[in-house]
Amino acid sequence: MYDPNVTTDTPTAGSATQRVPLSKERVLAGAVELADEAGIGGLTMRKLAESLSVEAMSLYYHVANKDALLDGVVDAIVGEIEAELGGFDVPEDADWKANLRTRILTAREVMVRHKWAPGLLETRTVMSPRMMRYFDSLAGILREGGFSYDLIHHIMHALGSNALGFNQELFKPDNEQQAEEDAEEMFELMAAELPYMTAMLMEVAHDDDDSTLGWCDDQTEFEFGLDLTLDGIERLKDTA
Amino acid sequence: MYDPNVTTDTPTAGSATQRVPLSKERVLAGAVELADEAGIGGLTMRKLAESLSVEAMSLYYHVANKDALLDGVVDAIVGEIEAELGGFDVPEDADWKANLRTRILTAREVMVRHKWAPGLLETRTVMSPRMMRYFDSLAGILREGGFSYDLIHHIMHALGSNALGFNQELFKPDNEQQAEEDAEEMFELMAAELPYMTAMLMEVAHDDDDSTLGWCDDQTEFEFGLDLTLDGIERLKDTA
DNA sequence: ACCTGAACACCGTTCAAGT
DNA sequence: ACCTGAACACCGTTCAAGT
Repeated sequence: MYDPNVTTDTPTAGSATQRVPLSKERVLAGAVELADEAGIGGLTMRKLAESLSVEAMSLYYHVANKDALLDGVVDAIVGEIEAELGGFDVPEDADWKANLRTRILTAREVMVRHKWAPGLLETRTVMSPRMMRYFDSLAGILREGGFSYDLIHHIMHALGSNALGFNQELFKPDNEQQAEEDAEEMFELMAAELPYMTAMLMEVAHDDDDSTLGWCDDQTEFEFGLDLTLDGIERLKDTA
Repeated sequence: MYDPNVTTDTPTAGSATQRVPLSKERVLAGAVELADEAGIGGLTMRKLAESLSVEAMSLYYHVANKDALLDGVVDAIVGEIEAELGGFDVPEDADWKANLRTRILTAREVMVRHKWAPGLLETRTVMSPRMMRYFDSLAGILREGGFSYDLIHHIMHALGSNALGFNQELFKPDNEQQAEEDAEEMFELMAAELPYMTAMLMEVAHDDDDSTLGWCDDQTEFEFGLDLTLDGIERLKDTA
């Protein structure tokens, strides 16, 4: 197993293993990696320390506390978006709709890579400078597209989490197994209590072979909602 | 202090205090009350037990574990929405837009009463029967309004958390004090790094006396976004 | 049927101490 | 400058036991 604390390329001395000192960057990168593997619930100070081959308390030299760690993790995620976009510069052309759309779908790619990220983002209360720059670039795209700042302000609120490439998928089981069971429970209740949902399920689910679930393609649904909002925004502009 | 475990109205016997036994309902009601007072982070099994004048382990007789408790709390919240609406029956008239709007704004009233509820809802992965009936009623309103089930399905996804009366207010500090400090930090970065946000702030915030914050009226912004979506839905129908 | 006490494994974090 | 060890307060939860 690769241990990042041990450098094998000690140039002169014999076999003396040498420590690569921790850094805030290495701590945050380790936290992202651990969350990818173990979920956000598996990201604890103690386990993170272990994954970095260090004692738990060493982390506190690089990070004030767990809250600061999580803020840093969010910032790292935004950093991935920035890298993917090649920076947050506002494009020259005035096609705000296409620019906004690709920017948001790029953010979504990062969210899909780190499925725990949306849930974490929702818990944060402060915005990092890098995240501010991301939102500034969204505002810039709209501004260069000819919107008033008053409208831009409302639009940013209306976009909500869509701005970062996810929407509130209420009650999405991460466990396919359990989802199946829940669906069967649901069917029992259905006929009498849930007439509309039953009818909807029967009509919509037919062309998907793997049973009742998997009938919602996340990406398709996200883009549907996003385009609905973008079209609404376009209309707003025409009106105003 | 009022202790719900002690009945003062013992009809016959002298002063023998008598226990009102716990019940799932009392546990859930206590949990909602505790969350209202102490936030969702303050809702622990041990503190909940204490607030009910009972030992922590007693709760496990009425509730399988904390996860089940939280599911029950969510169900109780949906119960408040149902009570507020006088049931989930789908209205007779076909004004889907007005019906959907008032239904969602009613749900929002409950969310505003329990500010921790949106955050909790986001963490749940299973839907209670009562919540299914809520969503069934939304589907019903749209169906009676003449939408195809295929469209209804997409619309429900697009509504996302709006369906329950909240949207993903990213990075909303609950602490006004800290918010003020953050805003000042932001200002320092602004001029150079955040040109569009700076401009937006200067233009939009002028008519609000209490400085830079408080310039976002949650209710107004929510209704703006909701109406944007509802208008988009209306257009979808006309097109299809 | 309903509640309790002691105990376990696991958290985040402080503080004084090591190199 | 960077890391550690022991200790504290707080979790959720099990299990056997009480009434």
